[in-house]
Amino acid sequence: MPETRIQSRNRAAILDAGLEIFSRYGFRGATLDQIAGEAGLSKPNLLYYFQSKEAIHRALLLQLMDAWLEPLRDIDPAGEPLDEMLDYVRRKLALSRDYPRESRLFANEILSGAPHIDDTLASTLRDLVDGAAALIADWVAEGRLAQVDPHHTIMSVWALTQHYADFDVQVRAVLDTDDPLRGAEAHLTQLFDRLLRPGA
Amino acid sequence: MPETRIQSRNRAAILDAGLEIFSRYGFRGATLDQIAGEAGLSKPNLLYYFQSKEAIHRALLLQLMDAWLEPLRDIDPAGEPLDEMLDYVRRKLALSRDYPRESRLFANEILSGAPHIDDTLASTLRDLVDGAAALIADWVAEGRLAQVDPHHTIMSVWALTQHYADFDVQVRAVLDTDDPLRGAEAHLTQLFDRLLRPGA
DNA sequence: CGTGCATTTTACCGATTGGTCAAATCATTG
DNA sequence: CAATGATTTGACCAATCGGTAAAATGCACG
Repeated sequence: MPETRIQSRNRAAILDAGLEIFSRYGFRGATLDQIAGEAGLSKPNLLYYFQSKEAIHRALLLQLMDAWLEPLRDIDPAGEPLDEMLDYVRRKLALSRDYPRESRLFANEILSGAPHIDDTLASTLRDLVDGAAALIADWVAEGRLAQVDPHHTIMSVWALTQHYADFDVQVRAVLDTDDPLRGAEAHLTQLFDRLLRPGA
Repeated sequence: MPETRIQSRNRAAILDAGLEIFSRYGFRGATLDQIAGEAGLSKPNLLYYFQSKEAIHRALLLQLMDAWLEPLRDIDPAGEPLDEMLDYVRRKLALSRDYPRESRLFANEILSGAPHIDDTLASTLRDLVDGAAALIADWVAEGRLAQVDPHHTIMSVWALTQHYADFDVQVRAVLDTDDPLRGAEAHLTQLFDRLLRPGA
């Protein structure tokens, strides 16, 4: 039996509401009543579509991880190293701009010790990072990127791009601008260009 | 009436326990029972020393903000610009290394929209940042630092140093090392050196 | 129409939440 | 020692937590 219109609509509404609430208060801080209210449904109706609070959270985390790692997968080994890296930074920043709630959901999960991320997910993450790090190491060895630690470089991209989404409130308070992401792209491009551009 | 030995001991134990729990679960996710258990006191005994759950949280946030901004205050306008900036990065990273719970507490507060940080605190923060940014701008104008956006540069220091504390689990999973902070200092020094060192 | 299934609601459950209160205990000082 | 204030505890509260059961409703289709 395929999913009916009403099913997909409500499931989507619940996931969207869950994203809103979980990303703001974390798993433990979020309540089903809040999520139900945000979704415009009653609490028992929520639990008609998802077996438990954790099931909603798990579904969100799963669909997140895939999208989150996509920019890393899109680095082209055959491309021009510096361009590939700068494009990677821009793609990751775009993700932070377009999906700040997903970013905060992930941040909350990590902050609380990643209790809902199992070993499979963790090793997938590590394999992907190790692959990209190996690629960067090759580029460095060929002299097509400046000398850097590949793993720390990837971590830096994550730290900086994610910061603009996760610390939105802080960024706005300190920068006093309506669109902090605009200046961010120029700044981050400059930063990683100077870090990675091979010496003359 | 001065604070007795037993008072200061229990107050300290409560604040330490609160830091542990709040930093892991956020304000809403933390419970007084958890904090009481961690502090080795009964829940009513907690509330003998602090009026409410929020009072504990507020006390923690207050003592945190001061320590957190100290490295920024310690930048010496009379010093050598690049050295001052790199020292600032190292001081901030040391804070992340030595006080990861404070860092996570702050991150949790910002993630949930900073509901407990009032206007006074926010403007203090902004004034300090604006002051440091003005100093950096001067140094850039004098040609003693490379062309950068001062505000975004400060934000980058925060993002990178804080990341190593807040995302400890992720950092360890990806880097596979016991002491991720060791490599971090070398990497961040290199990164900010290349970003800020004035061109030849 | 009416039958059957999907959907929603009302009422409720035991456990836990932040917090209170008065009684009990402890420690200090005269 | 006695007394006095500081500290701690157990019992308890209303509200809220995640979740359940069953009845009520909506809806598609013969």
